[in-house]
Amino acid sequence: MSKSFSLGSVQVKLPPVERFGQFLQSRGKRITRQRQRIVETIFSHHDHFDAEELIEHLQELIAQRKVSRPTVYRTLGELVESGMLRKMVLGGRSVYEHEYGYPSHDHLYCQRCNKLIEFHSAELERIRDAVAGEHDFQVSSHRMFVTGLCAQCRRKR
Amino acid sequence: MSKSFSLGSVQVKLPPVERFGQFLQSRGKRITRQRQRIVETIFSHHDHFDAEELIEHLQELIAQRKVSRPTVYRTLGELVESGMLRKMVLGGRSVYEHEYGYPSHDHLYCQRCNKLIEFHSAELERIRDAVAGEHDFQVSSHRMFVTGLCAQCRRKR
DNA sequence: CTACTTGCAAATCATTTGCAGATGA
DNA sequence: TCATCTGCAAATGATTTGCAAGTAG
Repeated sequence: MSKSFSLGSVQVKLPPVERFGQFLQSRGKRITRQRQRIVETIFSHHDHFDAEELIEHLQELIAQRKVSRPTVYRTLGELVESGMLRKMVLGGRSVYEHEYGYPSHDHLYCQRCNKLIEFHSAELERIRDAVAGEHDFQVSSHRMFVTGLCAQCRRKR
Repeated sequence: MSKSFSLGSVQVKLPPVERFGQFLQSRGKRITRQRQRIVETIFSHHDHFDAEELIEHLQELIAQRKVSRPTVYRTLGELVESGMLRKMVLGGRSVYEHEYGYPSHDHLYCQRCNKLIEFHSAELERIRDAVAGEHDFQVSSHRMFVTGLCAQCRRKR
């Protein structure tokens, strides 16, 4: 029996915890309460976050020893491996964002207020593929990061 | 007397050490032998490098205590501030490349052999500006990073 | 002069690891 | 059962910092 399911002709995506479970099984890893709790917390709201912020959200569970700091780091790594989370480095710390269940996008980064604005451009991908083609390069993914000033910060100064 | 000079109508760029000297002066910082030696070493050949590799190149000077590890790090930071060096994070370590005296470009990164292939695309910048415009965002710079397999690695497997 | 710099040794600090006990399949 | 996990405490390792001595302007 397949783990994916559908309603009529509408493909329904698996909930993150399920999807991660598949990944774990495919690697001979185990589905543990800790990993489930961490994944649930991460995908309970769409946001960019770093390990420290995630750990804050898990405060209570950590206090009750239901989850520990090393396990959070270990699971973050597995989520990136699974392709469900995307990792980037901003000002020395690792920042994560949902890759699973969220459309691919790039960022405008305001260097004054540190805001991240998401955008998507099919044209950008077209050019990416054209350039890659010229180099006989096989694209797996890309990252476009534009630094500057957001609308608000431009006005303020 | 200006620090820039020209031959006929041809604008000649300042050598890196000079350019960095200007930057230092504009900040009330001092032009020291250490900073000069580090800048000379960095700009003596075009290449991507991390702090450790740079330190290897400075081996001799470090052994003679003409330059120290902390000063290398401090100077790298100043070079990035000055805009002469560009910093990126690759697999956990900071990698630097020349921004001064070298045309702007982006990268194709081979995830198998870790090769960095440079490319430039005016079209990419056009799209970048278009997207930024839609968000009333003022672009200061951008970084496009394409991950995948280079031509050689594609063939090998 | 004297404020900025440097080298040294020690400190940081996010992230990782060794291990013994716990647990999912 | 038993290989995989987890929490803990300790280790890492690249980068940073405090400080007394050195030096550019």
